[in-house]
Amino acid sequence: MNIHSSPSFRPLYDQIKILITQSLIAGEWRPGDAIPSEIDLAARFKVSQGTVRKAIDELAAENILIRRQGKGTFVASHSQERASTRFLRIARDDGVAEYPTSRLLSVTRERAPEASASLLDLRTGASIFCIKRLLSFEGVPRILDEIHVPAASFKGLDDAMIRNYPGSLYSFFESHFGIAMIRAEEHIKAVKAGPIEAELLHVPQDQPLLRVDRVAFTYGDRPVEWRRGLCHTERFSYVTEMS
Amino acid sequence: MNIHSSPSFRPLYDQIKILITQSLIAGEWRPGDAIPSEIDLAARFKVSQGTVRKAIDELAAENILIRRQGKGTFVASHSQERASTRFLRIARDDGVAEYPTSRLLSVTRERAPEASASLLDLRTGASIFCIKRLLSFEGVPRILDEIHVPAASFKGLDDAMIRNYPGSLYSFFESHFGIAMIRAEEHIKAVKAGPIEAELLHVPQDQPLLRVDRVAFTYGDRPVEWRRGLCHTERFSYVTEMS
DNA sequence: TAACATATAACTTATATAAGATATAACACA
DNA sequence: TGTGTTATATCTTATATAAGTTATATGTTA
Repeated sequence: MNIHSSPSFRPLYDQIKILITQSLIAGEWRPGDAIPSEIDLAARFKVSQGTVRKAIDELAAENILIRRQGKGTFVASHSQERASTRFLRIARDDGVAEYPTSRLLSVTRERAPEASASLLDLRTGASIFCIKRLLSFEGVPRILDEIHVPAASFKGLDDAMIRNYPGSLYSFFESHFGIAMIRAEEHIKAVKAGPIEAELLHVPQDQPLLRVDRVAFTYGDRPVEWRRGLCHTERFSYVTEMS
Repeated sequence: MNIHSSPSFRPLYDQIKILITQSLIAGEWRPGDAIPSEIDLAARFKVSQGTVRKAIDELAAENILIRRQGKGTFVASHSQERASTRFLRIARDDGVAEYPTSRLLSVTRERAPEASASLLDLRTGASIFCIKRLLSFEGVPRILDEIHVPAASFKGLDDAMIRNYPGSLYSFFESHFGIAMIRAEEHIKAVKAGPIEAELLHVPQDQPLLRVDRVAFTYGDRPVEWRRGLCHTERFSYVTEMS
């Protein structure tokens, strides 16, 4: 009988992964920061450089860290060029890259409905912020978003803060609330446009729309955002890959 | 100036990856087979075991190989339990796992239309097989598929062969034609059901449907299948994840 | 003896450490 | 401006141990 027989056995590199994740949760290193070098981390955790390397390899594969040869290893941030399209899967059919512009419709404080509350691990009725916005490509409205985040994690969020922020919403969440989105699950359906959506998206009622429901997670797989996007997919598609 | 400065420089493990892929293309190891052990491959390629290991690690991360501790490393196959849902992203909203049944509608030989030909690297008008089928969950039709594959790569394919085959279509392609699908790209839109789809899917005309266009690739990133699926997403969703 | 259980050996991948060479980037300094 | 230094990640090899799988040998028992 040795420690490896124990049911709670985890390889060293996995324990290092957890320790690094805990430092990310604690905010010791924030998005965009460089983390210590592999050798420094090895000394700190009392393991070999190779073991730290394997832990970082996996975190880099999950897009939580980013390695740059010669420079160091950095905490992934949504305030980076490459990140702009990381969670935006709607793209032009002709392949031309284009980033949408956002028109903020409303920011309200509400009681969480059952649907989003359960997915965010909140009690139904817990306080949330509800953000509504309209994304346009080439000035043409394409996506109507409704976004729910727990008020407790986003204290002080308001309309003006978002309106004045130049970058993406996730970049905003990072810089103002220290919450980095690292993973998301989406459920997609085809639905008919109702009267409100039809008007905002400039489409006839009953127009088929993509309904994209998302739950996004931060470090430690903690769900912190629910959103529903309604997308008019004329000349645009939701693009994904599998292997 | 050394070889590492050369523009064509590739790390050793990457070259090993290519060599392994070439053996897969050549059919030296077929889906389901065990490949030689890391030590044997290291001897064969005249590199260290660690380098072979890194190459296999990456191929395993791409779901091309599968490692099984104590047993060996195997070529991924669609004729495996775990593979059944690998390329099927439509799932019940309540999360209950369920595999659809298939009704084959037709298998015809046709001239490739421009759309699928260009995506499959064929001339427009090249000979293809066109497979139409209807997938049902709990006996309820949900997905209408139209599938194009190059006739040159699927010689002798016909109606009866598919009908008599017990497993999935990709499993069938593997066992009868030695073509393994390892990756796919999908473009998704919301569209209205036309008269034909409406009847087959038991929905009213103009019902919103998910239209999922796929190109699937085999070893060496060679495109070998185009398909269009029309999905009725009542109580079902297209599920995906991102990070 | 035949059937079954157990121990052992030989194989596999998985984990961990160490060491040296190379590529890339930033910076100091001539 | 350019050149060398330094610090970083990257690549490659080597070695050792751990752990999972399978076949075979060796018992033990009916």
